[in-house]
Amino acid sequence: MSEESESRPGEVGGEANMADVARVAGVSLATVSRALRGLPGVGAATRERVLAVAEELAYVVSPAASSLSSKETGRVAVVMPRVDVWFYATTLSVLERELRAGGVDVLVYQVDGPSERGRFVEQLPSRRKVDAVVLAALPLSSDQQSRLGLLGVPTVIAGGRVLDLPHVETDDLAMAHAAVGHLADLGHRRIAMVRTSDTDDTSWDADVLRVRGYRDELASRGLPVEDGLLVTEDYSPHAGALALRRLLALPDPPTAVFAYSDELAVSVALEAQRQGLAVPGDLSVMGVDGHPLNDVFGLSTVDQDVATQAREAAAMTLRLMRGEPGPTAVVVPHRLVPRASTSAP
Amino acid sequence: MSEESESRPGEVGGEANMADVARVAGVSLATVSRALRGLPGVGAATRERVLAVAEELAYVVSPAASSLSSKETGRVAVVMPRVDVWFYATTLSVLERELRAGGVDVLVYQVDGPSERGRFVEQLPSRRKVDAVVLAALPLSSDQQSRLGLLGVPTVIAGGRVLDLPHVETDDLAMAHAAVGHLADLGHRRIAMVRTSDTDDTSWDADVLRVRGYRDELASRGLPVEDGLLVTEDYSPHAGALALRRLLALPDPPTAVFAYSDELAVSVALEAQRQGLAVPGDLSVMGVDGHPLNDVFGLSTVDQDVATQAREAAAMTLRLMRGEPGPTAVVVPHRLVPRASTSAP
DNA sequence: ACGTTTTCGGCAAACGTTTACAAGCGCGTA
DNA sequence: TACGCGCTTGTAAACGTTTGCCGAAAACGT
Repeated sequence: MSEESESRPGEVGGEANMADVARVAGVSLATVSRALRGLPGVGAATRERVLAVAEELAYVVSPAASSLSSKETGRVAVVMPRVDVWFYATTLSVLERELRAGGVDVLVYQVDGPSERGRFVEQLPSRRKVDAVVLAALPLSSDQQSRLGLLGVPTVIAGGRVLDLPHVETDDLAMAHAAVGHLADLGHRRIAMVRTSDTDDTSWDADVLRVRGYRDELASRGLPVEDGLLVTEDYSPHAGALALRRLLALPDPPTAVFAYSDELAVSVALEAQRQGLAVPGDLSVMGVDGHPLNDVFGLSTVDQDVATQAREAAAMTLRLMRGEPGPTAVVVPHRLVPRASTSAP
Repeated sequence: MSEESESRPGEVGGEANMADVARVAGVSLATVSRALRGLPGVGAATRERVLAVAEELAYVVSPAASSLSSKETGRVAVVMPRVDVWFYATTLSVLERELRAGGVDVLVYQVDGPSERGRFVEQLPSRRKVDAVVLAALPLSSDQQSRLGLLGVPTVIAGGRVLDLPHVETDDLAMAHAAVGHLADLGHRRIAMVRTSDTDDTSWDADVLRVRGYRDELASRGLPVEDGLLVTEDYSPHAGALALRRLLALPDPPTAVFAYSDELAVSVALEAQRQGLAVPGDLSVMGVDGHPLNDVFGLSTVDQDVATQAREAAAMTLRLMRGEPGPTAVVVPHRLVPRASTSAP
């Protein structure tokens, strides 16, 4: 007949415990825990009652206590250079939706540039805080990669490949082949490539592969592979414009440009128009990525289907967390999407 | 002389706990806890030793245990309709950086549209998981707002105002005045406004205010406020193009367009050029937001300084979490940025 | 009616911290 | 020399779950 038995449950102020629920429902802690999580071993009627009481008391489990006991956090870390760039924003968006649908919360970490990256793998701020980690297009040196093992949780690479970690990627080499092939098929012979410089020590796979694909495709068709036709600018919103001016200054300028990304391609195309060149009449421009604004600009591209990559990565992450079997290496197909920015020279 | 005393510490496999550190350092748990967190009451030599041992054992505290005991999570939730749109991506980017610099991790929740929003406030998935919540430009009905109280943690509104919750905002009314005023100052008399429709039941403040500012400014200058000059399209990448076509079909088309956002403005300007109109020669176009690509496009705008808003919101959040005093209502100033897309008619 | 299997539910021991409180120690002062 | 004070350190009680184990009751077969 303790006088507290009535006072606590009705309270609005203090958060209710599992103990409160147990007391009110007239069962033990263990039963409440099992009932709430839908575990077997609880009678239908009992479960009903427990759920009702929990609802009434507006009870929610303490994640801290729960994960202390169960050793699961219900969280996943998503690590990317930044979130305010189309590619990453899209990846994060899809990852968040899919992972949360899978019942886990998403922790974001922006890790930009070599020094932050160094600090990140050094300190591993997500250590012990998550059940899995998704690394989105993060170039890592091999010793950094091995340090990731310290995280002690499944790690998935989205958009790239690292060691033998589970990963989802596209075939960047093939994408470059497809893009340059498209231009060549249209009849172009002098095809330039425009890229932005790595701010990075680590060479970024996609970059290397797209350049190689560009060269290989030209070579395999017997088209000129000149150093002057491959221009690199520092990363900026005007990079494309600067690059195009350099190309136009060549004695024998190209009739088509393959840009490393759609954003770069748009910048090139805008500058071309500003210089009085018609696109695609005087200059064909081709991007890579699948940026949603391409449709507005009419930019031809090779779509790498970022959303699907992210979706696959999320699924793989959830599987690994749960110890379920499934593929740990997925290649998402790309799609050549010709639009109004490319035509015969 | 237990035989275990040597075995555990050297292990690479199992994670070390605080007890391990204490044992190796030859001190008590309490001392380790205090030493690691830099609390006073620990001798310099002892602290040194504890830190060294912790380092050597690669020890990291268990956040679960820590927060179970301390009732702090070290996490903040950022809630926004989506992360793959410039405004939100930028906000999130800055929030993440600032909050993490403040020592807390960031949990993202995308809550798009009325139904998801309803579910979110109903279930409050972040309940008990975070020390504070940042709501970024999320329209909420008043009963939804009051339910937020159940979170039991400080809640900050970034980019908008809700009840009397702490908030950071811009003066949308003044921004619209500034934009329309700029066009009027240039000599335009027929000034249109283009906006996209709310997918939402709740009327979004910024939207209402920008429209009102547009009307008021015209009225105060004695310029025509015609219904036909305010066009609304469904949200899509082509919304601006569609809107412009409708405006050009008017018997007396406008010479200037004020768009609800920069993205919309670009779409309008591109369509104008496609229709053979020179920008700004035949049509001036003005946006609002401060999109980074404006510089590339040469789009005039009223910059609402999203980064500063987010920075202020982060600072306010950290203050509230720590119970520190400070302003709980901040208005971030905007800036008129004329570029090449506006000129005399 | 009785033994045997199932089902249901309780007890209690972790999980790894934080923190109030108490204890020990060395030192300066009366 | 005894006393009190400040500083450092230890003890132990929470914090709120999960889960292995065990008993009781119910359902079943013969």
